[in-house]
Amino acid sequence: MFRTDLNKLPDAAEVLRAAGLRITAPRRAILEELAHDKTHPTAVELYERLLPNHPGMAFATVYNTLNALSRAGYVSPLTLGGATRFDPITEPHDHLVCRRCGSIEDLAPVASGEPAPASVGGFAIDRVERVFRGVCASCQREPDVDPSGTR
Amino acid sequence: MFRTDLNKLPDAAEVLRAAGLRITAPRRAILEELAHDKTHPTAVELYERLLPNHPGMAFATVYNTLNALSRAGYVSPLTLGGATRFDPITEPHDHLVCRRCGSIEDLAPVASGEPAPASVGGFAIDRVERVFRGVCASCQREPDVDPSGTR
DNA sequence: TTTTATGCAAATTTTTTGCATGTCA
DNA sequence: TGACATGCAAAAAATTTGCATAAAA
Repeated sequence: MFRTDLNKLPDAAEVLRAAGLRITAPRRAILEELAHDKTHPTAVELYERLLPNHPGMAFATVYNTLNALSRAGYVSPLTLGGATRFDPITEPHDHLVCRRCGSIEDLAPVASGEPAPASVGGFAIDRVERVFRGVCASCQREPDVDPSGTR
Repeated sequence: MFRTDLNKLPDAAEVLRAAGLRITAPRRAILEELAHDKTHPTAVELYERLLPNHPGMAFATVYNTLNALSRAGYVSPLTLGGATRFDPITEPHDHLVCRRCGSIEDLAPVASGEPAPASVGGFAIDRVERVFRGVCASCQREPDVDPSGTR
């Protein structure tokens, strides 16, 4: 899902084909919207963004498409608390989550010292997800709020 | 939340006191049930386990108590997909999640080579969560199912 | 023309809140 | 007492499914 040139966006049709899914207008729209979105939107958020330009599109279609793409490995679901978010980048990378504002940033394929173990006591590991939680630069500048730690 | 001797279970009352919460019978029961549970139960699961011995207990109480304890840092919420699960262990440790059966195993404070970065581009990191996904030993013995990758 | 997807609606599941009453400190 | 928690109920949010029609292969 990377791109080096605006004229060479990953072709939605190709992704769908590779995923073994039929190429339809709604799916292309969903995939393209997600590819341009850096905020790791939820299914509902994506749906709301698409609706204005795609009257009649059903939420179930967005939902089903995201799930199908996730299962096929062409989109990564992020479960960080709250509704499931979707990441168009499938290459392994970590995430920074701000506990104040909830913003999510991609963290470049961390120059991780240790390679993830491939197996632990018979458990075959094929994927590692890391979530770094803390406070983003922007929120650190804000005056302290709600010391109760709520949220 | 560790214990080296069964006679020295972490005292629920002490935990509640430390968390700044009032000590009540329902909360003690919730905390004790969770402390003994190795399955990382959801709020609903915990509630169902408690109900038989605590008639009249309200789900909202379980739910609110778990959230209060989470905010205070005496219980760790796990968002691995599906409903939020709760882990009585607050010491940092990783999790192994089987994509076949959904089982969750604690992974001893991994002898992680690199220490988690404390800061990345102004983002102050204070917590790292790692999820290792794969197939558990037990499921590897099962005949292959659903090659579509669903789930 | 056979299979799969869409739109629409409804059902589930999960999370959250309001409020009167009861309890802890 | 006064603040906080419980139980009960209902609401809100998020996820999932059924089905008739429409479109893709």
